[in-house]
Amino acid sequence: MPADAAILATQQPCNNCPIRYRAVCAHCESEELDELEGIKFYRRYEAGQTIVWAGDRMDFLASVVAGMAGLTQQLEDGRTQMVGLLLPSDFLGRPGREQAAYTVTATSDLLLCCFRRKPFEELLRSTPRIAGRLLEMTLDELDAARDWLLLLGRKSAREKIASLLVILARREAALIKRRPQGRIAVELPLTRDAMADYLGLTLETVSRQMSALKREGVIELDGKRRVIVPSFDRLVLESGEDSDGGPLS
Amino acid sequence: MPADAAILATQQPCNNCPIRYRAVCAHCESEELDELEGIKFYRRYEAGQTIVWAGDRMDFLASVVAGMAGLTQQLEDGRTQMVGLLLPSDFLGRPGREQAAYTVTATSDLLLCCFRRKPFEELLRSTPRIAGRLLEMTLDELDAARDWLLLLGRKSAREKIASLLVILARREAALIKRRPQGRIAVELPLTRDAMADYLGLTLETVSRQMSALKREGVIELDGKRRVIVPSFDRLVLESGEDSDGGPLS
DNA sequence: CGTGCATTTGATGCCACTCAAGGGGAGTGG
DNA sequence: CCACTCCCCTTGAGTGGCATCAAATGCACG
Repeated sequence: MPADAAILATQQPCNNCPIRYRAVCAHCESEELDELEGIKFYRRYEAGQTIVWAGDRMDFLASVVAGMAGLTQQLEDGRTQMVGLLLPSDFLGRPGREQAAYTVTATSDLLLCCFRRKPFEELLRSTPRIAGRLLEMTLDELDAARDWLLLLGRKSAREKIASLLVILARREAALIKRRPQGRIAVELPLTRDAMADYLGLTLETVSRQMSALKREGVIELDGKRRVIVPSFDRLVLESGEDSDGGPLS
Repeated sequence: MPADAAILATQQPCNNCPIRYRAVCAHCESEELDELEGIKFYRRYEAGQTIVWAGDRMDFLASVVAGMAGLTQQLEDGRTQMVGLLLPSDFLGRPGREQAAYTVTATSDLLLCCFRRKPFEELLRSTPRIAGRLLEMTLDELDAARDWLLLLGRKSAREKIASLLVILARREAALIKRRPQGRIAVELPLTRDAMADYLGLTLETVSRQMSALKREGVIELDGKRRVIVPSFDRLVLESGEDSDGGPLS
């Protein structure tokens, strides 16, 4: 664990937490929440910081409260693939396994709500509502990973970029229970390099395709890390998907 | 559901089931097993048959007892990506969701141990040992999907083929709690086309790379669907991985 | 105003795709 | 027993999309 990760005291009450109804605690009643409250603490990371290295012991589990992190895998010759995006409400860590399987890096400034491992695992055993929610979230993550398989295996560079923007827009909108539509802005809390790692491309190709999409009016750039999408439908079209994104869940 | 899927009566006892200690029922005590036994029935599919189409209602959940199936996703223009391999002991279907998210096809002759949805979901609520095992298996699947992301995003065609063979060899060996080593044989219950769908390649590329690996002595072919691997270590080397495959779990 | 980093843009090459033709084995029917 | 067919697989030639190598640009910060 990096020494410079700021550890904050437990002080934010769960009640007005921005991820209260989407995170692992979503289904909890107030007394279960009290138990969680007792074992939680906050940690803050800066963009670029590594939270754990693959293979390291990890003595806490956590929910992402704000910001973004990436799970990364590597081949020994250095080729890198991001294998998971952690956005607000996503869960970090695996109960029952102390060794981290992936390197986790903050791609933007990040706030985690952490739970000490042992007490959390105990809660998991005693609280079906938490265990059930975790299963639900894990199944959703599996679905997301499978969509990503389709992207990596079969989509063109252009479609990959468009798909990433669609996903980020949908996740951002989901937090406020809306569906993206019309003209929208999308935060891009990633460097071009991180985008490339996520999309299975090189950073040059990412840059070129971003330029192409901009040239053709599919997107507009507001700085490097903010994208304006004049027509969300057009973007979805470019992503190669037919579906409308399914239920709001 | 295809009309020609053979439905067999419940007759096989769970006790000497080949997947008794790896499937969703792995942790069950005998009385829990009795409950499962009461809601289970067997179904047999032939190679090539589709078990469910994406979007169809699915009124059962199941464990793969023998054979192999694939989860498949498609873009509207027909590009196809397999997003999951179901091998013996793997679980099929998602509790709490009746609509299948993916098309499921038997890639070889297949035997499923099916559970009616409603009673199974009830058991899941009342039996932490089953729910816990399902969470564990889902997390494992997520790990497998993430390894697959690395493969699709960053590996060469040659490495992809080698990786697939490594995975099949490991899964085959895991059923008998061994670790593949030295000279081994690997069953390949897939057409070249299905391999291509899984690896994000074309069938021509699969065929060419198989030929290349054969030419160079990494593999020998015994018919089209059986591969002899003279040196498993060599194969792992070709797959681009460094690791030894982790614990036997 | 210089330094450093992220990003963009350009030139070239290669790996895997596409299109096309041919081979081999299993099953069927004469 | 052989001819025919179908399906799966192999092999070949040519192309194109993305990677690689290289250099320039923009922007933040001291």
